Amino acid sequence: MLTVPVISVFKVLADENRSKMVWLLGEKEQTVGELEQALGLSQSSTSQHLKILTQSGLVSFRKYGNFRIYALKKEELRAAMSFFDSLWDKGLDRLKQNLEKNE
Amino acid sequence: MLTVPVISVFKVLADENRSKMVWLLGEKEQTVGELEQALGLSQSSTSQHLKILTQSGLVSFRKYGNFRIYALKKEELRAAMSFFDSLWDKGLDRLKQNLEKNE
DNA sequence: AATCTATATTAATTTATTATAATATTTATA
DNA sequence: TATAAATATTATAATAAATTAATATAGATT
Repeated sequence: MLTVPVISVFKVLADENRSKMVWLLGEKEQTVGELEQALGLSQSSTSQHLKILTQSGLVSFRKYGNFRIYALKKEELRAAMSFFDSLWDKGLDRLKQNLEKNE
Repeated sequence: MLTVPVISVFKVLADENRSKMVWLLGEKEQTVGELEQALGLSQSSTSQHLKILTQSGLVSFRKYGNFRIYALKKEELRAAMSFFDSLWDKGLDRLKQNLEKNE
């Protein structure tokens, strides 16, 4: 079951560093240090952003030694991104047309 | 062609009043006064939010007398919402093929 | 145990965003 | 043309969010 409070996800993603983190984590899971490097942020700031991302339910982490390896929870992100879908999903026919259009 | 700077759309939608406006406009186009009523905002605040939405490319308006009728640009919103799709679309080609085959 | 490494937390400062109040603009109408 | 209605704009005050700097913790290494 999905439990992300969807509206607030936009607030979480509103920060460019956080949306970049999500993007990077979409490629592969990463440690705090790796994200810090990739984004050119301070350790503290990186950590604070990761806390917000974790609390929002969009990412998770596991421990490995004294590292933390963060990962994107894709299904949660996907649920958030489909929040407005009812506005254009009048049915599967439409989906099919769209797939064709986006060729 | 779509021209929304996608990342910043999350910032636009981060404000709850604006995401509600988008939602309401998804149902049907509305005047400033109607949105003002529906959201219980002041005239000024409503107008300022609509300016941000318009500048982001997510909504448009047309004039009708001294009214302005705002409308959601669904395709733009949709493009923004599909920003992360590549993260889970590995099977999309396959889905598309199936839809075509089952015609 | 002492120390080092990776990360977290807290407090203070800076910066950005939102709401409010006042005024301006545009169009309609008497 | 004077006034009213709908909306926009601008300045300012209030609030929230991000960054920085300092300190703390947890696990690893000596």
